[in-house]
Amino acid sequence: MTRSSPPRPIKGTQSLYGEPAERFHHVIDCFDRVRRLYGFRRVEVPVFEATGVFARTMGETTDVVSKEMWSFESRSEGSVTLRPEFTAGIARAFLSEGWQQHVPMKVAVHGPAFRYERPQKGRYRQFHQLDAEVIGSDDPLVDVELLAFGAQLLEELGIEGVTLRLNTLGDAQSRDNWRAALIEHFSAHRDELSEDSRDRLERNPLRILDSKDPRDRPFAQSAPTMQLSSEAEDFFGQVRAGLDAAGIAYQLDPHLVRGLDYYRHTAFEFVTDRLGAQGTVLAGGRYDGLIEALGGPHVPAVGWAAGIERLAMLLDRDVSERIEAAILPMGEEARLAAIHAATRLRAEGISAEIFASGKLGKRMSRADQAGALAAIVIGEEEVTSGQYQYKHLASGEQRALDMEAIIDALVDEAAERDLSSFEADLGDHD
RNA sequence: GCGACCGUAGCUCAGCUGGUUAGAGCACCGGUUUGUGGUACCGGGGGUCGCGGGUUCAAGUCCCGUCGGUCGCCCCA
Repeated sequence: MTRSSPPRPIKGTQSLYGEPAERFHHVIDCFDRVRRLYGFRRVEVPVFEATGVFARTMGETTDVVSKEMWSFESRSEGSVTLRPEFTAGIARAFLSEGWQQHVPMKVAVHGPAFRYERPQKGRYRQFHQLDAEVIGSDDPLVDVELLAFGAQLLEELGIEGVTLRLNTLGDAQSRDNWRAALIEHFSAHRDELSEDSRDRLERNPLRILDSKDPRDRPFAQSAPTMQLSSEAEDFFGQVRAGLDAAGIAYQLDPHLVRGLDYYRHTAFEFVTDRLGAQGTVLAGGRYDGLIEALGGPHVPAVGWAAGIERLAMLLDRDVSERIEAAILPMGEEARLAAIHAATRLRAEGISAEIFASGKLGKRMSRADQAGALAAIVIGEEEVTSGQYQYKHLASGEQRALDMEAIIDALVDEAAERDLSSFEADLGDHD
């Protein structure tokens, strides 16, 4: 029989173990903690939807629909698409599940999302997002709260060197006028633009503003700026005043744009220079026109999303998990005593792992690698006496103690270690 | 979809202008120390040099193809 070659992972997917997996979940844990501070409720939506849910919200940008979505034919449902983001699915649920009754609705989710594109740094085909949305409010205070949520998340993760870029896209009227003015401006210099930008002039003229091509820069610099209506001006003013009141620093960036028509007012991105070409770490904005684009009523909304992998890459703090107690049973007699001891420790909230095989020295070093505070050695003598060898690994000190004393010692040790790592975290925030 | 670079041990990589038994560090296992870790010393297992073809007396090294990876462009909802 010929041996078949082992299966390969699908391009752009990843499997994590150990420290990388712990960083990944640290991001999620932190998100979930901060979410509660802001009163965002949990929500769950399907991993896939009818293709139309995503295609309709994409408007005319056919490149994305044809090239970037991960779609396939279902036996009974026609074309379905793995979610490329959360917003469209949440909006669909808002309409089909009767969630209008909960307005204004503050929700948060996290989970996998899929885009069929070429993987590169911080960009995968299956990736994972944190997502926060507020549906059904046109109050600029909500924009401020949402931004504050994002800012505090990054702060608590201890990610440094991130700046918030902020812009307004105005209301529908000022946006349309601006778009027309930009087309006029760039058309006048059509032949001097890069090939890509000539193409963008047809499909997505706003994108020329943040073109990387040096040939486009002079024209981007001299492009007309948006003339805001007084209402739009007022809205943006309230967002900025709110950010100041919340103590959140930002940089105005008039070139920060969104191609799709349903975006209004606030647009923002938290960016870092530490991730190469994929520097956006958390981004969002107000999408007052999206629910209408899905065939619903006019419902204003604002939200953001952040890539978990990117955030995990930026963590410089050590977040590896450490066990508290390592139990080392020597010989047949001790195995049941070890199970009993582990049960008691865990019932007290102390993490415990049994290392039952190998030489004692080997087990000691495994206990050490697992980050154990103490090793508990149980052999024949210990089983009969009920006095176990309790070895504090950092100091090397060893004593014979009964289970009660061991529990007391470990509770104290664990509390002390938790406190010192908490203080280390605080230190990172300076 | 386009471009550049890279594929050698489980991991990170060295291997100069082709030359005979393909190396190092880390990890793993064993010993110095039959029930005591982090350090040190000694030893050990492990490699179709991604795959296929070509050039050559000789290919890990050069050429072509192919598969895979990385980074960038496009796109970024």
